[in-house]
Amino acid sequence: MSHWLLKSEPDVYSIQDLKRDGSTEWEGVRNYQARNFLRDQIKKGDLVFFYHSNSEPSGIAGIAKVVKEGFPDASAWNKKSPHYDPRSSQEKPVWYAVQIKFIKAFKTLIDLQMLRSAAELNQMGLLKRGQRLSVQPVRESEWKHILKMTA
DNA sequence: GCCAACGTTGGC
DNA sequence: GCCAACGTTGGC
Repeated sequence: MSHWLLKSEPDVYSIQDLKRDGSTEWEGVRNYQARNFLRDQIKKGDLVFFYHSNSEPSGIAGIAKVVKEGFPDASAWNKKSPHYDPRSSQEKPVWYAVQIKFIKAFKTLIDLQMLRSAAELNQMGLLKRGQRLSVQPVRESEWKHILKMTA
């Protein structure tokens, strides 16, 4: 099993929204590197950190589980969607999504400052300057360390 | 709201 | 294929 980190702006969709909905399609990713993770590497049963970006503060807000792996992102061929992309079609999809379900919301968010202060996490893409990928792999050791920080 | 970093677009 | 211009991300 692999671990991942998914970024969302809580103003748009937060961990509380996921708790309310139970599960959701993680769609709208329009970056090829992130697309490749969604399409090729994220598997059913994988666990993901749900990260709140562009937030006060930003940080890891909870955990979700992948319940359906890589499938074509239908929002790409929905003209009314803000993520509409005419290059993608049902016959030749360009973008992919996964479905995730709510597992837990942390009592207190693990904010960026806390993450940065942990030497064990300094290899995380999330903490690297200029790293903007909205879907990132998380190493096993990092996953465990972050879980300890929630205790 | 600012702006650095990065990805994409399009003229040449 | 280069690269300037532009748009987006996301911390601060």
